[in-house]
Amino acid sequence: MTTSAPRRPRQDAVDNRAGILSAATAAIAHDPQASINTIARSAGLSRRALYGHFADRNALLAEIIDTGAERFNRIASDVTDTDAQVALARLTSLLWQQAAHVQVAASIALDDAHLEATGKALAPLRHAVAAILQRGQNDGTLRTDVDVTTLARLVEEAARAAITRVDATLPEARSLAVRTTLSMAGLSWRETVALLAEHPDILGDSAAGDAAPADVAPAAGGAAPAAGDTPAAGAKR
Amino acid sequence: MTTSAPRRPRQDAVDNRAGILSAATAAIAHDPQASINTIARSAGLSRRALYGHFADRNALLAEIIDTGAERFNRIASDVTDTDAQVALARLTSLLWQQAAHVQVAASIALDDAHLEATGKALAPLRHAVAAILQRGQNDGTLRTDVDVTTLARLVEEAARAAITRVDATLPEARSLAVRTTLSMAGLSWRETVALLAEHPDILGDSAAGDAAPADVAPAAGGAAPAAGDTPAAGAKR
DNA sequence: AATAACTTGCACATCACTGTGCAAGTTATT
DNA sequence: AATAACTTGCACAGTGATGTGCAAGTTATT
Repeated sequence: MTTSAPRRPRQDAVDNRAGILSAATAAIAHDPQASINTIARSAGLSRRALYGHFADRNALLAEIIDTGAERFNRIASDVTDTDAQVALARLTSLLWQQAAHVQVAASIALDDAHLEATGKALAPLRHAVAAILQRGQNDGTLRTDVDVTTLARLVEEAARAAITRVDATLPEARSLAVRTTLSMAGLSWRETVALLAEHPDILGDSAAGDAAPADVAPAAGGAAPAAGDTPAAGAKR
Repeated sequence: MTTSAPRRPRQDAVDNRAGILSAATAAIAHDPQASINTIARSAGLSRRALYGHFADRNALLAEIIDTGAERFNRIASDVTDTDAQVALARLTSLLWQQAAHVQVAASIALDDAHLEATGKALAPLRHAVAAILQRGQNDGTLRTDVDVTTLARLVEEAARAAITRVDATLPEARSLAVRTTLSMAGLSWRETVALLAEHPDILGDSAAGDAAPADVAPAAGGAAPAAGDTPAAGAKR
């Protein structure tokens, strides 16, 4: 008796699920309060279909946070520079590429309902940052007028602001994010400029990954183009 | 014929109105989504009574923004230091005292619905900041690796973060806010420490106002103490 | 003491959103 | 071509919030 092997998910369904995640990331980055309908529509699906992929809003948010945090944590573990200034700069530079994800993580992290979950998911990243800062304080390369905990928070906020609240299309956007973070860590602006001049690789085009990570929003319209109640183009079925 | 002069508002009503504004400021600083009911209850009034003082949610928010902005703008115009570094430091120091108002303004300013209104209300403050930054760039006392507009945004974000996302009860909180802002403006942390040492008045206890400004939340419980549907103590009738 | 001002509680209409059930249609996969 | 997987649209129930009308009570002011 050939016990019918439960057929694996259809390809279009897999794509649509991924599309929802992208769309949700983009939509929530733009408006943390984005409704399920808005998200589904901007992914080119009906609201009803979304519930076929995610049990509820929380499940969707949880997965967004998890995958986002995974990226961040992976990036953090990839930064191995012993020089704290360089490490912090490189970390910021790499995170800058994940602007939308940073935005979303920040939005969700501010929400009481998911504070716990985000805290856990982002723990490795935060640990890494704290370790870098501590190291810099120990060898005197970073500011010591603030305790590590507070400094970590300030640096995180500065990075978030520089990454998400500055026009990312500007050519100097990435460099700006890095300089901003270093400033918060205690360097003068001239020191940050000098540091980046000495380490041009930090702002490099970073063709040094493994697989090219499919980035945000391969779906249709950006986030919420006056979302009526009809699907945008892009749905596959 | 003694045309009955329309009796002036009762004193308790005036107090209650002020109480609502305080409560709303505190509540919204804690949670930008705070409901009308939550606000009213934390002011010791019923939801219904609130509508006797404010036409709708927007009217309430508008007044909060306006009074907050008025404080900020007044503060900004009071800062007359010619030295850009000192001016920026003093401005931050003074704004730090308005933590709850800064928090609220930031929250509301992020909301699309009130973006326009907040922008107009805060214009004078932003102009003042831009002027200070421009001055600093001209005489080389502030960073010149970022254009004024972007720098203004970054400084604003840094100040907001330092003022609202750091425990305000810490003794160094105020100093921290100032140092943070100066860091973002390009100074190294040692320079900020030196600057504050040279100008102890910046962190002074500021007994140098005119009338003591009635500050946030003379009402009852902080913001939302598991807001049921019954008034907290504090209502006057 | 009389009056107008104020507050309360309740009922009510409205809105936007969430989550689910189900029948009917479309499409990928075997 | 048959089948299971997927999507759609609609209906429906539930939640939580906003804003208003009104009668009854309480309180400041004259």
